[in-house]
Amino acid sequence: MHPHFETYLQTQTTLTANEISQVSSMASFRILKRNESVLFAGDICKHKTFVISGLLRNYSTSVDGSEHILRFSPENSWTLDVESYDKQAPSVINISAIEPSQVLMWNKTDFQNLLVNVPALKQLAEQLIANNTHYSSQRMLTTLSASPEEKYEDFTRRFPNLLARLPLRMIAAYLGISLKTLTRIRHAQLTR
Amino acid sequence: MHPHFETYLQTQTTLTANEISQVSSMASFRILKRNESVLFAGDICKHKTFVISGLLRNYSTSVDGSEHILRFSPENSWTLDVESYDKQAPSVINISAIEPSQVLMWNKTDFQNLLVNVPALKQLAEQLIANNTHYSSQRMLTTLSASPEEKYEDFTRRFPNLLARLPLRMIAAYLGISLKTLTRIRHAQLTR
DNA sequence: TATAAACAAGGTCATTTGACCATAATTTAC
DNA sequence: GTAAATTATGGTCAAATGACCTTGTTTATA
Repeated sequence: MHPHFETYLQTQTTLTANEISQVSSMASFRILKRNESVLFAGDICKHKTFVISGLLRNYSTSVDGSEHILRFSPENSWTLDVESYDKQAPSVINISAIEPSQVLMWNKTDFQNLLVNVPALKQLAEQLIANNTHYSSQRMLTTLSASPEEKYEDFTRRFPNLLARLPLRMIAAYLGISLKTLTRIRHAQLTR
Repeated sequence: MHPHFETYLQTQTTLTANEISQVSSMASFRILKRNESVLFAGDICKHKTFVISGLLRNYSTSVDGSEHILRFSPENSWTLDVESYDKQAPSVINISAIEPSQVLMWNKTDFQNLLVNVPALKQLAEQLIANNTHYSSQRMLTTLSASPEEKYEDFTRRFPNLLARLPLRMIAAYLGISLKTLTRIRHAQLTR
């Protein structure tokens, strides 16, 4: 049904072939153009999304128009606004495609049923939550303690595969520094 | 056995009296002096900790001696270094008492058994994880997008009960601003 | 209660950072 | 393939922030 996703489950989980097609069959497939959104601020996050290919971002826009990025979601990752999804309350963030992307989406009730019926899927979900928790505190610590240059170097080490796919302004919006500062850092690194 | 904690479970969960004493009986009680630690950076986090009374902080110290705070844990909250606990790997943070405190601690294997045997405890744990996840992204967004003054105001709104219990330098270390900036903000607010 | 330690606040100064603007290069979209 | 949009970079400047130091106050502890 969705061969890429089924391979993902095969390699990342212990789901049986039957369970895999059960999970896969509940998904709806969607193609996203560049800048197309799967969630708008103010709306309720009704789906979990798996990225087959492409690249998405979770971000919020301030009143002054500046953008701040909470997460990038490349191929083989999941995304949603977890607070809006959990509480079924309006979201404060947007989720949009940076590159043309292909995604699978499950609505909440379907996915909850799958979690109950497929214990190994629940295990995967818990593992993903744990990874996210671990990374969140690391990121918070870096954000609090590192200089802009250290933040950028940490980013390049952690996401080497994203570097060339992101405009610098989005890296800056993720690190919480200005584009000016980021270009200054890169300039300094060149002449070193 | 630990009446304060048992009341906490009674009011926050659906655990039966029998389950409550089961959970409670596996805890070890500990009294902490001010500045006493339950976890040192470099050590492995072997316990989950519930704070009966007092106030703890999770923090990391940089090479230059500066301190950055990841979380405060007042009475009726839980704390640990979740990454170190999950992976049983050396921690990068310290957990210490800001005030004289009383805590309960469970070691990992005991707590895992409780989670399996007491489904409502697992529910509580998942709820706490969800709360933590939600707050983490809100905090990250504030950290990325807010001015120092907005960060401080957000803190006062969110943790009014902690304000008077914390030295300003710790609030600054939590917000990622300097003590100087924080005192400037407070001074400006006075004369307004 | 006395002594030491921790803390808040203020002064000064250097510097990093961001805002604003212009330009050039690259990428996107039709 | 061409026009339009987005993007990266650099210049200039002002302002916010932090580093360092001192002082007075509060808090802990023995």
